[in-house]
Amino acid sequence: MSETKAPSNFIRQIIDRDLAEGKNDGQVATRFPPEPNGYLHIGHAKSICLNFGIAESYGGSCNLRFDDTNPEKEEDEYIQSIKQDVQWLGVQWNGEERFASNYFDQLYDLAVGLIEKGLAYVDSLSPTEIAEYRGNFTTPGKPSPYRDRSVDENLALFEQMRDNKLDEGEAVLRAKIDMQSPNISLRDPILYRIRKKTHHQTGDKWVIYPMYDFTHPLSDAIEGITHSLCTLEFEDHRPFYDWVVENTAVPASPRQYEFARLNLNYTVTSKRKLKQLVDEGHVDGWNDPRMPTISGLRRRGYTPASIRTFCESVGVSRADSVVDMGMLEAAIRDDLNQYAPRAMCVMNPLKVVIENWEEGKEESLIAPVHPQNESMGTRQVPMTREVYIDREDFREEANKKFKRLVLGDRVRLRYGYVVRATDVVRDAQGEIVEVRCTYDPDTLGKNPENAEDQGKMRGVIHWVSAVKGLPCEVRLYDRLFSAANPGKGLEEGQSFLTHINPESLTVLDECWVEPGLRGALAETRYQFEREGYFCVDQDSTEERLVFNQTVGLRESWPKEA
RNA sequence: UGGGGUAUAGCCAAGUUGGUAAGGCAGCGGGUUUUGAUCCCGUUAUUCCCAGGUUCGAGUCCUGGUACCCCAGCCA
Repeated sequence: MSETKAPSNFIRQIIDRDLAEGKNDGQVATRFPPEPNGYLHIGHAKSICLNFGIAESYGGSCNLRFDDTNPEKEEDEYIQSIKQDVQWLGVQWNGEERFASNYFDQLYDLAVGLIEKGLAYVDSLSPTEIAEYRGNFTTPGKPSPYRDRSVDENLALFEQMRDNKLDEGEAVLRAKIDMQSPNISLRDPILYRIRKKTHHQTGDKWVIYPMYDFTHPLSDAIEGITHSLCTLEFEDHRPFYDWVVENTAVPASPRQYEFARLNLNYTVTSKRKLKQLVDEGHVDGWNDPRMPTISGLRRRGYTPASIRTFCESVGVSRADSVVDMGMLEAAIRDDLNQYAPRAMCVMNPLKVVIENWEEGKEESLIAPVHPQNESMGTRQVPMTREVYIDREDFREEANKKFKRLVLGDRVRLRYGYVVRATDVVRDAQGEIVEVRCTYDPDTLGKNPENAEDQGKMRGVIHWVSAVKGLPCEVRLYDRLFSAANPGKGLEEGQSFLTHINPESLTVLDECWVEPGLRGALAETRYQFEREGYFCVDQDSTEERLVFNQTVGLRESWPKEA
C-alpha cells in the first residue's frame, strides 16, 4: 500500500519515540472502530489509511472492531457494508472482525469491580435531574443524593438493572469521579444505561448496555491496542479513558491520541447528514455517485489506490481544516491517467457527413489503447461516411483560439483523417442538425501538405461512427452542494439541504461510444478522450451501456476562447 | 462564561536540540504532443495569527493579546 515512504506526522513521531523507549515490547497495534450505524465515508477512509498504514509500516496489526454499544441505532446492513468497504479499500484487518459486544461479559465484571472499589454507583435520578445536577460550563455540578449508596446496595441495584428488574431511565451506573471538575466529561460519567432493545449481535441477552466512554478503553486494552487513534472531539474524554484503564483490572495500557477529522468542501461528511440525504431521497441511496461515501466513490469510478493516495496527501494533524475537493479529483486523475484505456465517446452528438467518402464504405482505423503505454496494445475504430462529433466542437465561426471544427476550416478526426467543414444543414427552427465536410484521404497518420489554402488546421477532435457506434447513456456529475460549506451562513430554520445543487446530476441519454466497448462490465474504467474519466455503471445492460463520469480532464483554456 | 485544543501560501502540510521556510493540490510562464490531457522545464511565503522580549541568530524560547474549533446525550 505504500510505494512511497509514509510522510511524517505527529502520531508517527509519538510511535517512533515509544519504540525508541522500548514501550509496549516494541509492538504497535491499532484498530479501526466504526459504529455500525451508517455507511463509511471519505472521512473514515482517512482513519482507515492512518490506522492500517501505521500498522503496516511498523510491522504491527490493525483490528476491525465494531463499536456496537447502542442497539438503538445499529443494524446488520451497516456491518456488512462496512466490511465490504474496508476490504475494497484494500487493507486487511488482523484476524476476524471484533465487536465491542463480544466483551459485554467482561465489561460487566469490570463494572462490578469498580463498584466494589467504591468507584461506581447506581444513580436513580431521572435523565433530566442528571442533566441538572451536572451543572454547566460556569456552574460546577453537585452530587446526586444517591452518590453515597453502599457498595452492597450498588451491587444489588446493578444486578437488578442487568436482570431486567428496572425500567429504562430508572437507573444508570455512574463512575464516581468529581462533580466539580471543570472537565464536564469527568462529572461522574455514565457507565451503563438500561435499553430494552434487541441487539444485532447479542440478541436479548442484555437490557443494559455500556457507554462508549467506558467500553472503548476497555476494548482497546482487551485487544492489546497500543495506540488508540480517534478524532479531536474526544480530546476531553481522554482523562476518563485513562481513568478507566487505571482503575480496572485490564492487561494493557493503551493510549489515546486525537487527530483532526477530514472535511471536504462542497460536500458533507457527517453520518447524520448523509443519512438524511438518503432517507429523504435527495440522492439515490448511500452509493449514489455524488455521495462522499466509500460506496458512492466506488460507483463514481474512484479506485482504492486513489483514495489511499488522497488520504496520504492530506496528511494528519491536529488543526481543523477543510480540504479542497480538487485534491481528491487530482488523486483519481493521476491514478487513472496511468492505465485507463482510452476510448472516444460523443455526448452531445452532431452529425457530420463526409461528402467525398464513398457511400457504404467502412474503414478500420488503428488507435493505441493508451498513448504513453504501448504495451496496452491497439484498438480498431471504424470510420464511415457519417460520424458524430460533439456539438461543442463545431462553430460556424470562431477566433483562432478555438481549436476545433469551424466552417471553412480543417480539423483532424482523432486517429483518422483531416476534414474540412463546407456547409451546414438546418432544421425548420434554424438549428444546425448536420455539418457537411470533405476529407483529405492523404492525411491518415500524416499531416496535410497544403498549408492554409484549404482553411486553417485547428486541432484534433473525437468522433464516433454514426453507423457502427454504440448508443449509450452518460451521467454527468457536479458537486452535490453549491456552497463550499453546506449549511453555513444561512438564516434560522434553513438547513444544509437548502444548499443542495439542483444540477448535480445530468443524464445524457443520446450518447455514442466506439463499438469496442460493447459488453463492458460494471466498474470498468475508461478515459473518454478530451472528456474525462468514466466508468461503467451497475445499471448497464447488454443492450445499453451506462457510464458515470468520474471526473473531467484538467482544462487549461485560453481565457478568451 | 469554566475547561480542552489549533493558528506556516488560495487549500492541505513538513519544519527533530533556536542556524536562515520541504512536498502535494491549485495558479502562472514556456517546451513536447494526432487528447486544450499527459509529460517536461521554470515560477509562486524576505516570511510563519498579532505585539513585545531573549539571542550573533526565532516559525521554533519567553510575555501579553487576537481569532477559530470542541465539551453541558442515559449518542459515538
